[in-house]
Amino acid sequence: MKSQVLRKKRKSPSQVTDERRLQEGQERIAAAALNLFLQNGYHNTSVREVAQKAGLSVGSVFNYFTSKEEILFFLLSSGQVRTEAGFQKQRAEFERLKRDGASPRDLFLRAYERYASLTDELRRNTVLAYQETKSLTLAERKRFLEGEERIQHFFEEIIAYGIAQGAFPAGNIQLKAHCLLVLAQSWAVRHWALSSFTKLDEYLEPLKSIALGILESDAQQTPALVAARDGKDFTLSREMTS
Amino acid sequence: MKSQVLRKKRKSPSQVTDERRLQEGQERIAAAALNLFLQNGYHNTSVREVAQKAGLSVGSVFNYFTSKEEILFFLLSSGQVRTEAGFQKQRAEFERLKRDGASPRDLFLRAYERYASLTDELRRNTVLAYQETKSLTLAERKRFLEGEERIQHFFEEIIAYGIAQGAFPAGNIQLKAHCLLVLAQSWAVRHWALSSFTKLDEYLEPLKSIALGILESDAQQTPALVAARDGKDFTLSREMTS
DNA sequence: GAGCTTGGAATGAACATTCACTCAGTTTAC
DNA sequence: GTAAACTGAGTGAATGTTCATTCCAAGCTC
Repeated sequence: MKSQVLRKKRKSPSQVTDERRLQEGQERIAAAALNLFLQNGYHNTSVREVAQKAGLSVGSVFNYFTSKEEILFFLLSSGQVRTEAGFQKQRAEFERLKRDGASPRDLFLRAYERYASLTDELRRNTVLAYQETKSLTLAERKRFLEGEERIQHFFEEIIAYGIAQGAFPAGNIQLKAHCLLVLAQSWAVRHWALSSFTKLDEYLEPLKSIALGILESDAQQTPALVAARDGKDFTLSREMTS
Repeated sequence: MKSQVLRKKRKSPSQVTDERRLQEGQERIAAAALNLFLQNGYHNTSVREVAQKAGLSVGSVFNYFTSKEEILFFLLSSGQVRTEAGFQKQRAEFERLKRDGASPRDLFLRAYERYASLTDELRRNTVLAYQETKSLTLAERKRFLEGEERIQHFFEEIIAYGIAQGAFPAGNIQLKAHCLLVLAQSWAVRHWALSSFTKLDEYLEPLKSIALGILESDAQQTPALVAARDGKDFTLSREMTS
């Protein structure tokens, strides 16, 4: 049983001070760690192995990270940071295209493509995320899932816009956004079952028509559900700790 | 680096011999372990805790299982065994209904409902499976994924039958089966994002119409594509630099 | 340029802890 | 009485983390 408590407080006097060197070292160590974590899992990988793979000694690793867990968090959140950065741009484009009167269908496809190619780039991080969130601190985990939610909200917005424009039939928005995300992520998470697709594009093409099918399906809004959507923070954290 | 080696044969002289007692004990321990594994993860759960939760001493646990890992394997494969057992019945029913001339649509819906309710029952095992397969031996892992494949094949068969009957348009069968499974599993794996659905049925109803949409989509043709890429394109510039 | 100084970075043996697993002895059930 | 089942302190191996020491390149003095 772990002491899910206090973070960092780098106490060691011999830290790496040069900012540039620090970043490079972290990247190098993290890259080595990602390979090993994916191959053997976080807990079956020792810091010694990481150090060796990165071409460093054990001690040096702790000059760049204060703990093993910090390496994991670095990997997970750097993936997310990049996804969200991509989405910042995406959101801007979304608003612009909307003003230019692009069809909701095109708006959606554009965003979905972008999202899929992001998860493809970060495929390895995504898989790690699915497997190892349990190894994070509660606070870190929460922060992580909130990022995921933000992305889902973005798609819910797009769908809602399409419905308002009369381009898609009304339906359960939350459900549809969920399905869309899951299908995109499955390219990373269940990649072994998609062996016949060698490149993302091969998968993405047919996936897009499936996605459009989902948007156009009449998956009814179940009336009882709408109310339950507020108080999100509460339900989220409760679910996460169970 | 862990010893990904072969299982050891039960050497301890004091095993539980009575078959019935053995099974009951295993179930009891496994149930306790499942809770703990889900709450804290496999590696953060000690055998002591499992023993305590099951109301036994550490030593006794090792009378029922030869190793901690065996408990994990028991949990994962018992989930799968039950799924496959359910499918044996399902297959029989499938053949029978086919002979009786049921429509492919109904055949599919029946199987899909069955599968979804199985994953619901075994939701916890499924989640564990996603998170902890890495902790299994290579051989065990392989065996596990093969089971998953068999299930996917079953759905591929159903789809193929529907296409042969002219009920569904031709399309990428493997892809569609994959999507259907992923969406059903997401009820378990990404349950936190479906907070507004309290019971499987609420989720299953709209999911079924989405599923039918997938079957009826023409997932081979690429939908007419969209907006020109602007110069700021994120993925583009990345491609150019790498 | 040769020697000396300095301090950031690298090192890996040592430490402390955790944990899966064992086994000699005890309890339980018949 | 005895065999099956249970017990839990003990064991050894593995692991995350530390820190006293070493290394080395750049500066400084003469």
